[in-house]
This record gives sequence, C-alpha cells and structure tokens, in this order.
Amino acid sequence: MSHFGRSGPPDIRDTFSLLVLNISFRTTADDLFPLFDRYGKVVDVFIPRDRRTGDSRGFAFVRYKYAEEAQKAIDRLDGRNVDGRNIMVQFAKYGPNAEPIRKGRIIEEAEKSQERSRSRSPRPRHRDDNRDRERRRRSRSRSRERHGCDRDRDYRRHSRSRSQSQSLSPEYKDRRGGRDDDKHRSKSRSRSKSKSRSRSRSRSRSYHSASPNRRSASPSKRPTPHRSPTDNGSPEKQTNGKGSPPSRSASPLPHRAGSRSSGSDGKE
DNA sequence: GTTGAGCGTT
Repeated sequence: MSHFGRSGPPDIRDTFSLLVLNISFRTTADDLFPLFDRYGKVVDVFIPRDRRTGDSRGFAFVRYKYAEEAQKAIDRLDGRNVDGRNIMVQFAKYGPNAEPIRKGRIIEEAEKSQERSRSRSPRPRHRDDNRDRERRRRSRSRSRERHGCDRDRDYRRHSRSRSQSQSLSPEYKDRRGGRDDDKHRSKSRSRSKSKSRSRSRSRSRSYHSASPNRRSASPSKRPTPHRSPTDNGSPEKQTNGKGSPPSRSASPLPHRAGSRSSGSDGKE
C-alpha cells in the first residue's frame, strides 16, 4: 500500500531528495522503498505520474532524512537493475516548487541568509543550473508528445523562437534534430502523396519504424549480398549459371531453375 | 502488451 504521497509531501524541511531515473513504468513507490530504506531512513518516496493516464513517468523521488544515507544510497543503488531497468540515482537538483536545491536538500531562506551572514559562498555555482531549469520545462512537454500532443510541438516549430533556438545547447539540437528530421521528412513525403494518410499520422509517430538490424524488410533489396549460393537453399542455381547475377534474390522465380523442375514437380 | 529523455504531488 502506498502510504506515501497520501497528503502531499510530509516534511521536506530537513530531507534530502534523490532523483531516481530510468525506472520501469511498472515500478511503484512500494518497490523502491525497501530498496532505498535499507541504506537509510527514507522519509518519502514519490513517483510522478501522468495526469491523464496515471502511469509513472519513469522516474521517482526518494527523500532521505540524512545526506550521508542518501549519498550511500546513490553509491549503492545507482546503476542497479530494478524491475529490468538500470536505474540512475542522483541528488535532485530542483525542489517540488521548482526551486533549486543544493545537495538534494531544499534551500531555505534561513539557511541562505545564514550562509551569507557567516561567509559569502565561495562556490560561484555553475550557470548550467539556469539552463537546466529551462530545459526541464521544455522537456516536460516532450514527455507528453507520445500521448498525442505533437500538435503543440509542430505549432512551436512554426513559431521558431528566434535566436533561442540556436541559443540552446548544440547537443540538444543535434539529438533532437536527428529524430525530428527523420519524422519531418516522413511527414513531408506523406503530404506529397496527399493520400489518405491523414489518419495514419498518429501511427507514423513510431520512434523507430524499423530497427537497423531488420532493415532487410525489403525483398527487393539485397539483405544477404555475401550469402553463399549453397546456403541460399538453391544449389541448382550454382550448377545452372555459374555467372549468376547478384540480383538473384530479387527474382525468386525468374526462370525455371534447371529443366528438371519443369511443370509439376510437386512443390514442398 | 505498450515508449524511454529526464527533475515532483495532496
């Protein structure tokens, strides 16, 4: 029974939040609790779920009472295989209120003022945090794109957010560009045909329609160019034409393989 | 039966 998240966060004043990524969609808080609780006092375990479907988003938040225990859990559970998925445990960078947290602990006004009073933080902090925060907001929308909200994404593309596009890290564009370009190209092709593909647009959203390994789905192509004729299952072809063209695979029955199979040979 | 980059709720 999930006694967590019953009435929101219990008390995050002195807790250290851990972000657990890459968990299975079936993994629940009850599954994670015993795993993390063995390394320390777990105050709360929360798994964000989709508003509509209610399924988990693939990550969870585990709040520890002490930082050392949280750190130990990270060291012990990070990379652990849970429910068939390799989970990633790390300190949360942002709190529930979208506030930046340090070392998994929510920054409090009192603490901040105290730090400033005692000593000006020698650590200037990386600017990446700011960028990450923006990236986080956009990424959240991305999670919904698989649910059928691609319309919104297309709309944004048309809008073209000025220099913000290139302002984003190149790696982001590169990563997204590859897939996006592929999808866009596919869509353009469909549009060119102007066939009744409008309804299949939803289905066209498949991330990878065909695995690179299974690219041999086209019989016209040559899936096994270096395949030995003997292994091909047509030994007669070898005796028949020693200079058989490489495109033999394309024609399964171009000519009667040998004069013996002329007519009724009794197909297997 | 279901995808898989990523930071959160009553």
